[in-house]
Amino acid sequence: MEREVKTYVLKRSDDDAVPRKLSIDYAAALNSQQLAAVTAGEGPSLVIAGAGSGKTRTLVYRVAYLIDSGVDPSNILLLTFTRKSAQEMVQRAGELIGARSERVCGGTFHSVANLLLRRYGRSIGVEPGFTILDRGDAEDLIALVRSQLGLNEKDKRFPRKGTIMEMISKSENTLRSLEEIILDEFGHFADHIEDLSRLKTAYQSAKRQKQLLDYDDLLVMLRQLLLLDETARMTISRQFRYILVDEYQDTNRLQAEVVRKLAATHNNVMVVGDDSQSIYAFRGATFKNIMEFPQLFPGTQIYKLEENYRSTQPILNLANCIIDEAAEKYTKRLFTRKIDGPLPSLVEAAGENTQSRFIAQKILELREEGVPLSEVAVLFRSSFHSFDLEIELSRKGLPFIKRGGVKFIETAHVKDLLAHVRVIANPLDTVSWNRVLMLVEGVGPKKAHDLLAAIVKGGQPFDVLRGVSGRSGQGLKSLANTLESLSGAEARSPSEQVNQIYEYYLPILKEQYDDYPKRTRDLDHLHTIAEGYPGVNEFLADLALEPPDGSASGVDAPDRDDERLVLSTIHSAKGLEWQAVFVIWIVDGRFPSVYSFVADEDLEEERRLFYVSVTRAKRHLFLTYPINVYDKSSGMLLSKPSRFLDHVSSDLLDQVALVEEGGRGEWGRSHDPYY
DNA sequence: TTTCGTGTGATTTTT
DNA sequence: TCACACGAAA
Repeated sequence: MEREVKTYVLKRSDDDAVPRKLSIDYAAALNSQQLAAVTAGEGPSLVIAGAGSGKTRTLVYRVAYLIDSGVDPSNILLLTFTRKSAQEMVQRAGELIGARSERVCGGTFHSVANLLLRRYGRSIGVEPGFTILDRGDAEDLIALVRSQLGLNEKDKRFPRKGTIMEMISKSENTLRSLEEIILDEFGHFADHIEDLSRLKTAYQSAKRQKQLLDYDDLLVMLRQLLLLDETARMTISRQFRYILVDEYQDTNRLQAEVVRKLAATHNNVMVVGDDSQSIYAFRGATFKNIMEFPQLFPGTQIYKLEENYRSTQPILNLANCIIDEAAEKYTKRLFTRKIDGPLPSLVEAAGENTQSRFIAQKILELREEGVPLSEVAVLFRSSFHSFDLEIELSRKGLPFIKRGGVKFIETAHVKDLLAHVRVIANPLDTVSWNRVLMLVEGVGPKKAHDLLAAIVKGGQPFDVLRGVSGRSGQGLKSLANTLESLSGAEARSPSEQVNQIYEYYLPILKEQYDDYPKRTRDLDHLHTIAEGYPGVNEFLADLALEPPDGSASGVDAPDRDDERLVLSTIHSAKGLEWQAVFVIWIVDGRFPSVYSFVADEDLEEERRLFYVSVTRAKRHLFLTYPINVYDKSSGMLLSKPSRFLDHVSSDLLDQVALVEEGGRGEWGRSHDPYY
């Protein structure tokens, strides 16, 4: 009889100079294209990864491979589009390689910039306690500055705060001058170029003074830091010796610049992306980044991933056909080994509600066939496109969560409450001060402005507030007391702060909104979130950088999390996949939207967006379009399917017409507002 | 100076 | 339909 051989494990020593045996069989887990990318050597590399080609898998294995071959995890920087996807990748790498992976630094450009600036920003005048302005706050500050400059005379048509913000943001993100942007894209405001430049300068210096950074500043300042502070630059680039960038097609010039600076000393940078899925041009992103990467980093190795593991061949045929029409791209052709599957359906509905009813019914049917709700998604161009469907789904008792659209964090009452927290954290934050003061009965723009001036000058905010007599005196005293009880002792936890402010704020909330019960629930939710944070600064920064999605509506059934279908804008669906996908409102004028008809490049972007939506589906794909819908904004009667389907041959799609049971007509449903 | 009401005008996608 | 900006009354 053979004796059983016992094994004894020899531990690895860390200073092992000889290349050690890798612990994972990479060749078995990956296809040859993926393997090549994963095991790429040092130096710049570009991975062109088609939809569903295992891009995430490749990145995860790349991280594991680097660690496996002796790289210290804390030397790896993983830049992704959302923080969630960074965490997911790190976690999956951990399953391969062990908990070591947790020391990988991962996150969005903005969140990494946030961390680095808080640590090293002092040298360029960024104090570690700075406050991050979200889009709304930034616009409020613009409005404030605008009125200070007296730029709101009524005779001239001056752009609104949102438009101004858009202009400035675009100029920052594309590294172009404001004048250029205005002449190029906002031609009708060309008369105001001088005023707008003044406004921009004033806005910038207001932020600087008050230690406020908007989203763009996070990147701008990081670039600044890398440019001006040699010591910080060396420290940072010594720390991040391997840089991985996901979704590179959606980076803008500014981000590309930051990557180049970060990698300047070692060139160990791998970017991954798909030019056909570039859908963030409105935010300054340009797929040219990915096209020009090899020029920016000479010696770039290019890898292409073309085998699709997600979808069936019929779905890919349609996808390929749509993107074939695109003007400019890296040529690649997706293929799959999943040959068989149902043809995608193109469904014509007599009106919006018919479309909704079709979807609800079909979802129930799919569930009968064994497709769980969690494997179903409904995608759309703009978030309001799902309103009618949401009602229909609730009526049928189908639970869903909605992604994209108005964020819970952006609702007025949540911003109100947070403004108080922020004032305590950064007493110079005049945007939040303004918000807080204006809530007090009897305080308007003038008094708020005066008080602010006194606070900035005089130092002791609470004394200033208590010194006021008259109509607003009582309210301001109460505000001062609340804030004072929370400041000073910095140990107050975020949840405690939220709690106290809630008590102070509740009467104001009731006064202001009739629907306050709904809103108090949001505030309860905020409190729950706050409980997860030990420190106020992390709490505030996280909230600004990675807002929890979904407003409180539609979150009615929190019990079985995986038993809900997803409603999502296409943008928010990036990188995700489902067994069954519905893309609704495939009507010319909605998708592509009328706004994109003017410029070719806008239309191209819509096409890529359509491509992204179609390639989310693993097996079942339904494209639906209502007809005879009157569009108020354009005055058009929408009745033709999207022009992106014009060149799709009819044998790639199942065309379906909906028939009412018993012959009841759609016109009978008079509650349909579009009808 | 604040607040409230009316009119206008524009209207996506998000860190 | 909604938000924003402006004008009039308290």
